[in-house]
Amino acid sequence: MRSKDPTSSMANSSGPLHRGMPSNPADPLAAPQPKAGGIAARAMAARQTTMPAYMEGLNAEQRLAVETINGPVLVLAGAGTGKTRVLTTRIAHILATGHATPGQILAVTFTNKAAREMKERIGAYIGENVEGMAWLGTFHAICVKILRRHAELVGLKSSFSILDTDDQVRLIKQIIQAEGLDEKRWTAKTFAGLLDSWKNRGLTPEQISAGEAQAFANGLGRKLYQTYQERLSILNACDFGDLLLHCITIFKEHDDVLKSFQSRFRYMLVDEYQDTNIAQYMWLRLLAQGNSNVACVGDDDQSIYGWRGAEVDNILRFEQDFPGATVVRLERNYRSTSHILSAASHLIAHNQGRLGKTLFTDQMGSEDEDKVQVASAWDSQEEARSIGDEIEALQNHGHSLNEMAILVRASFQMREFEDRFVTLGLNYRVIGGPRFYERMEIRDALAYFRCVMQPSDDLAFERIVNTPKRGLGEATLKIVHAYARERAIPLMIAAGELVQTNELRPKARAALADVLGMFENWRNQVETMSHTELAEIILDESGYTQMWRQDRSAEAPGRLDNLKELIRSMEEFESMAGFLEHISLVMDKDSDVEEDAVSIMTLHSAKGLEFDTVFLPGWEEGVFPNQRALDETGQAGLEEERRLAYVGLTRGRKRVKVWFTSNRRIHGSWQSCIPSRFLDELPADSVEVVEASSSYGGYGLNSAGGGYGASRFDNSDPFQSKYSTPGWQRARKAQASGQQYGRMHGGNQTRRAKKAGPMTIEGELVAKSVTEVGSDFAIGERIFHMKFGYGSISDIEGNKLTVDFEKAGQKKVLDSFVERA
DNA sequence: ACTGCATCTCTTTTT
DNA sequence: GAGATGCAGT
Repeated sequence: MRSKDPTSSMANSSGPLHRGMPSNPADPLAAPQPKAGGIAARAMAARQTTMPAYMEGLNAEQRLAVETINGPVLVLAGAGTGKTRVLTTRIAHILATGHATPGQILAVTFTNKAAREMKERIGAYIGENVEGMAWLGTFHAICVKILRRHAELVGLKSSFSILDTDDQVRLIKQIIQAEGLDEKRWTAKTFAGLLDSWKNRGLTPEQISAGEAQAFANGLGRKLYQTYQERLSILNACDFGDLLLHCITIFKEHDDVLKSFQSRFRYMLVDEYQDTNIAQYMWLRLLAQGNSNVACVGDDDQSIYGWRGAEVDNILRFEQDFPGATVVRLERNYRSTSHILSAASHLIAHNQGRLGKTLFTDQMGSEDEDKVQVASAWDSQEEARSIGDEIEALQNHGHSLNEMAILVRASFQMREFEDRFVTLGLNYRVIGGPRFYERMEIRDALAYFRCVMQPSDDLAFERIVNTPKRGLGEATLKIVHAYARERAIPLMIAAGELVQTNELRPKARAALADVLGMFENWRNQVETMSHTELAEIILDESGYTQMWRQDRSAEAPGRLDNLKELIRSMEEFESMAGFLEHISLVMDKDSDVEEDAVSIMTLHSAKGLEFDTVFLPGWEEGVFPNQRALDETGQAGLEEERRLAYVGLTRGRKRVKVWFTSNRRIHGSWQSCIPSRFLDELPADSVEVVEASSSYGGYGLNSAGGGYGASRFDNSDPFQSKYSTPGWQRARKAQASGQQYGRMHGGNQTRRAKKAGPMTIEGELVAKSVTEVGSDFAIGERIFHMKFGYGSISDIEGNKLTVDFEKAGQKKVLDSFVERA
């Protein structure tokens, strides 16, 4: 029942277009909101007379998502359904209709890349005005902006610096050492992970639970967290987590500041909402309390970052969190063939706790469309060889390498492909991996720059005092440290005072004085010299470039090139300070040259991309789904792995080929592999099992039978298909023995999965049908199924529908695969 | 302060 | 089986 309280912030917040609350039928004034994607909504969208140019080509749902600008909106955008298009058009629409100026729109993304793309695309609609969109950026970038204005409210100076993970770990290490803890038992890395998870959940030292505080170093967790924060405060620095956390603190403690941002941001948009963590959610909630014009776009089925704090729950709970929310589902896929979509949809249907979407396409399965192929290989070498051959064959048929990608679960799988492609002379590029600004030489150079610009940057100073070697070893540094800590002054200042005394050995004293003199010198030139010139001088005079020039190792020349590249990339910035600010938030650099090459990357980094041809190697139990994910997070882990598989499949436009091998070397020793359970979850009629290209036939993929309508979800003959992989056989056996797989899913069965071998998830569907509230379809209802067409429901069993199809006859189908006609 | 040997670990990644 | 890290020895 809806609240009738007129003071409810939600009710008041809506603009002129419609009320944000669900209506009471008894109240004639409150018209019901059109159900997203419902007939009324479509009709409304269709009736549009004159359409602004930017709206052209949008389908009804997309248009609804664009035009519903007031009140909370959740856009559930399946893979390839035009998500970015909706987001950018929505902004264009808000601006074009005069609801806000560019500076009044808050648009948040996760990555810099996404922010950049969004900016570009909005620029295409509104031209120069994009520059006015000061609040388009990543969560972190926007938080920095807010924090620079109000730093003093959390005990920082506006000039605070931002630590990256490396600095963070080194700082923690010092704290753990100072505490006299066993560094082996309680590693800095572990604590960094803990800190991260606390900050992801928006927890300050006081707020962490006793249990969690207890878990690290015999209950020192809380204290270490506190000390760490104190140290940051002295360093006038914060880590990535703090950017959000400090903002939240400010918002909570200073109502006037919060209010001012609330009224500034008239419209808010969040991209990839399924990836938000609790802190980001809290941040957003605080801002959205003013007016609830918040639009979140995401896809619960593509939530693959749970392990780094993303809360799928945020998107699943959206309607409760933002009452009266309009939910729009984008399910019309413009990317992939119907076979690919069918494969992806069937697979993901094995997950529970979804908001439920089914992708469909208009380009209905024409004959020349390839089915999703499944192939096997003896080992990973053969896998790489076969895929290499296929890529060459495609290339010979005029396909561009840029349109092909190999998506792996873990980066160790990449090597085999690289090796193979090198011998073939096939152009490839690895996406992901160590990034430019994370390379040692770049970080060293940056540390020099940071010390020049910010003498209090202790971490930078420590990094380079003795790089190149100057005879300033541990002993000297210890003295400087002690001196600095005693007086609570930065290391550089301490060093400056110490060289005036006799406390240091003459050699060290001279070396230290020398270093400090150089910095003094450079600092004097900041104002008078271009920052690129100064940068060169710094690297030169410090002896840093010299150090690499003398280095005879294989990497040295590359490192020198990188340093040159660093200087070159600085040219785009106005000043050294501006450059440093940029890279503290943007750790990656656009790669410039784009020659024709196959892409090799992890499934995670493939999110958001698309290719004509996608190869998915390594679908074996233990690899994918990853054993560790299964062991550590059980059912939730399995489901995240499945979403990852879903992401992989939906990257392909025309061709997707999945591979598994019989043997693989893991941690040095050979293991024989069992095909991934995910293979069993693909629909037989959209999948083609292809003959192994060479000798081994261990898994005997004989191709007989199968065909139209032989989905395992049919009642006819669920396992009588051309598959005879062990997974399928197990599932079949279980079925024959009448085993209730569904039961197994209730308890603590995930643990036993390891020993008993992979279980099929087949039973989950059964489990679902008994436990779930049941389908919201009714007997007699007319529905549409993307494979079988129109029909009417003759029986309902949980989420399984018996449907009399007009063309295909009676079939049993899952309710998630049909929509109301 | 540097080098060599032993030991440990071994998903995914952005900011 | 490799790569990183840490410790002991010079």
